[in-house]
Amino acid sequence: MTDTVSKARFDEKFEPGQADPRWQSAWEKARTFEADSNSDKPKSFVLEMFPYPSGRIHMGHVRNYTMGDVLARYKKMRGFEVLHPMGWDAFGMPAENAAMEKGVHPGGWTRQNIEAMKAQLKRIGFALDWSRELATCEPEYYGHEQSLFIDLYEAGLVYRRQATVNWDPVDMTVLANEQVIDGKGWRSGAEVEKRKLDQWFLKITDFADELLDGLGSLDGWPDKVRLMQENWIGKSTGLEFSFDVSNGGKLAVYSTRPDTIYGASFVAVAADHPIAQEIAASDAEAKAFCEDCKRGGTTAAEIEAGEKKGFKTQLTARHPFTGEALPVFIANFVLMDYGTGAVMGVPGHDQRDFEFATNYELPILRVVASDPADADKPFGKEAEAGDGVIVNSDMLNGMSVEDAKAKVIGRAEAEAWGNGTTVWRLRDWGVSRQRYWGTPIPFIHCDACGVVPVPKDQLPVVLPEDVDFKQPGNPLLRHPTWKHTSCPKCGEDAQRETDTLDTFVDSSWYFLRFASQPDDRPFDPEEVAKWLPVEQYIGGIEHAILHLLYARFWTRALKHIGQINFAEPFASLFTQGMVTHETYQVFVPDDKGQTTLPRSYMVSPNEVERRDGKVYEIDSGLEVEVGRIIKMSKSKKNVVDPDAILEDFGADSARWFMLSDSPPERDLPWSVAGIEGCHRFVQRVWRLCGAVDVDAQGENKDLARKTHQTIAAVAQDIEALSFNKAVARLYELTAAAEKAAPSESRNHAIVTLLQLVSPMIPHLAEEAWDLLAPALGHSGLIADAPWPEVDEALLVEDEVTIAIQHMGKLRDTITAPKGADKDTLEALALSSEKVQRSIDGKEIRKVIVVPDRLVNIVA
RNA sequence: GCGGGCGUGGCGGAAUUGGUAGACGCGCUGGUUUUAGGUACCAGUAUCGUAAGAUGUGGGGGUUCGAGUCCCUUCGCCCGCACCA
Repeated sequence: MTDTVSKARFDEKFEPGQADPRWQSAWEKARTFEADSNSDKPKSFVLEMFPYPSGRIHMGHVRNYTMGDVLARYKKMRGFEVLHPMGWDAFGMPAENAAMEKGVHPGGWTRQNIEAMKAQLKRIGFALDWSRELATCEPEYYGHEQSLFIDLYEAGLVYRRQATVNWDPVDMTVLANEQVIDGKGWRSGAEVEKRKLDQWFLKITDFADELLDGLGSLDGWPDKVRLMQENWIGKSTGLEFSFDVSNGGKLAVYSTRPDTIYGASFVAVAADHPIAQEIAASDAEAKAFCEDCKRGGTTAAEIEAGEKKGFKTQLTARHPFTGEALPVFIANFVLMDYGTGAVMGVPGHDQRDFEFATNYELPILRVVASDPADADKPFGKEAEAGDGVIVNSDMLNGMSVEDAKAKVIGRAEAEAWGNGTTVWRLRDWGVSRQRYWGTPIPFIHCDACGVVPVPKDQLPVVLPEDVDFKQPGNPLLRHPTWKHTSCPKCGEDAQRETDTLDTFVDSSWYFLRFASQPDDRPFDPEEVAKWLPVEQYIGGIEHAILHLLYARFWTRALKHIGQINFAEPFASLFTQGMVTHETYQVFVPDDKGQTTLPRSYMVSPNEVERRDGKVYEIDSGLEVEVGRIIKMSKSKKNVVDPDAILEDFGADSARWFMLSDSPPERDLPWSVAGIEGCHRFVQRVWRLCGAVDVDAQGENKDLARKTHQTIAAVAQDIEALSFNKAVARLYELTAAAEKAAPSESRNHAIVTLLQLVSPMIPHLAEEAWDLLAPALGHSGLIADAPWPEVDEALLVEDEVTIAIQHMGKLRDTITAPKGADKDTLEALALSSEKVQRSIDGKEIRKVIVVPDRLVNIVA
């Protein structure tokens, strides 16, 4: 190192407190990470799920955004024009809760949180294009959402209907199912009522088939997520048909096993089925049973482990083939909102029906057997739902299950008493929320004209600011003026819709708005086409179904109405693991010095210290029991605040920790020792940079080879998102460079290392790159530097280590030239003394040679 | 109950198509530098054994010249859905 000033700087410690803000503002000033839609470079859109502005960044965010950041920076180095934006999923309940609890305005609370969290993200040095920042709570965003909603309405994909909701009579609001605990509102504790309200729906079921089929094209998605969506969509095919009922009416049922129709021995309807309701109206016992079923819906059923119970009605249903009169039951295990709300009971071949038939002593008939000879084989303790051959079924006898299904459906259709049908588990998406802090649904109710969309030139429909949260209920509904307006069609007095949209709507198209942000429309299709689909989407597994399914639906819906030309928004999806931490529990000794279980409390990581392999609470000096490593949560007191870590160790150490050790899809246990180790590594790279010596001469082939192998391997690892492996390789190169004597190869190894670590620890990389510039002759930011070139010739070793086995057991290793032929390797192997000792004169029957790998002697 | 995933040192985890198990990190042990602590550096660290060697990827079995990897079986843990006809 000729530049003594720089040399001296590397002798001192790397100071993130100074370096981090310096480079963060250098990137900002140079607009290093602003994406140019008009660039000629190939495009890459790297996106992490945008956060809800709860107030503080947590470690999960840090991990999520660090992964995306490394990929974004890497892609930039590889010559891509990268779009890596950040925004805020800013509508939602917590803001209204804060308003009620603290008397603040949801908007003020949210915007303050955004500012605080933005500052935190900036301190971590993420390569984000802040010029495209958006918050879903701003009219500049939700106004365009209103416009898209109207487009979908006009395309027939939005409709209103009455739907049953969970109504909290105290808070005067609708509750999500998750907010109903033991039949009571989670906040008010009041008994929740079922109410029928007019609600807005999106026709996601129109796309059920497409959304299911589309999963097959999503190669870049985890199988787990695809499977979860498949189950959620829940396609099944079968026969829907009607029984003639003894009261002269018809009763429609749905079955996926029409092949077993000859095995039907009863018919069962749900407790809220019209037939059940009708009977309940005149029969007190039936009424009591139905109400019991409803109450038992959630908790009681679980307690009773799903015991199948029924109420036998006076009705019978006529079997379409045999003419037999089957008893009709009201049963607790039949659901009204699936299929037709009624089933034919085939006890032999359906486990629920089997249990029910056992309870009520109904016939259990065999109509499927593994072999025709087993036609009269009795059943064991459970139903046989598997495949086989049809028996005891008249015209179906001897057929396979598949053929019999087709035959029965064919006959039902020919004789016009039933139809082959597809039934979906997926329901239309209810998007109405009776809340303030969300996107106003842009419609107007007119007595004369009905429901009328707000004309687009009157968008956005802006939320009123002057609202109060002192009373329960929807502030929009009781606002003195906001809802009063005139009808766009007839001009008469009319009322605004006071429901707001589910916040999942906000997150169903934000990636389009990131790509293109015109003022006058939601996005520019041509600009969107340049960036979309998102090349890599990263987020938590908790969004596997809802967010990811809704975003897929919304994208398909926009394609359907011709606004975009692609169907799937996210080409690749990665679901990262959680950040976890040990838990600490202190057991308080009683007067006699005994510890008793109930007297215990949790303590946080910064309240404990380690001494002699044990853990103690600092304040009390009591020994702490180290509990399970679980997700960081306030209630378990095992949260580590990113700000404190940034303060103590700087952004680079924290980033390095997030990438080290655990594979990104698994949980990452946070530990003090771990972050300290990362900090040591950062300092180690810093010191190593001081070893650059421009006067050094000569080549170190081994180190050069290691350098080029590392370039190739780290690139591969980053592209596979295997950051933990990339980190391991960088440690290896660091160690190799440290050990090597000064040479040109070593200088190259060091500067290459700096480039390779720059996506991960960018502040140190910039600082060192800058200091080395005069000596090495480069210029500019390392963030703008290209990924190092690989010399393919150096990837190949010229000597390899060959394992020598005898009967598959390792006996010796030898060094041989790369590509040595089989005879040479065999001869080398047999010349090994250890191998000869192992063979001990036995006859050699066979020698297996795997070139460049091993020799196995069979003797 | 159904569906999916995972079991490798004290810990997190590596390991192309089956081909040297334990890379890399943490921790730990011993040593060097330092007035001390910390830092840094060197050596060691799967198990048993003084060694030669043997054993070893949750357990059992199989295929193979060769199995962490493939097959069967069994145990344990985690996640998702939950009476979906």
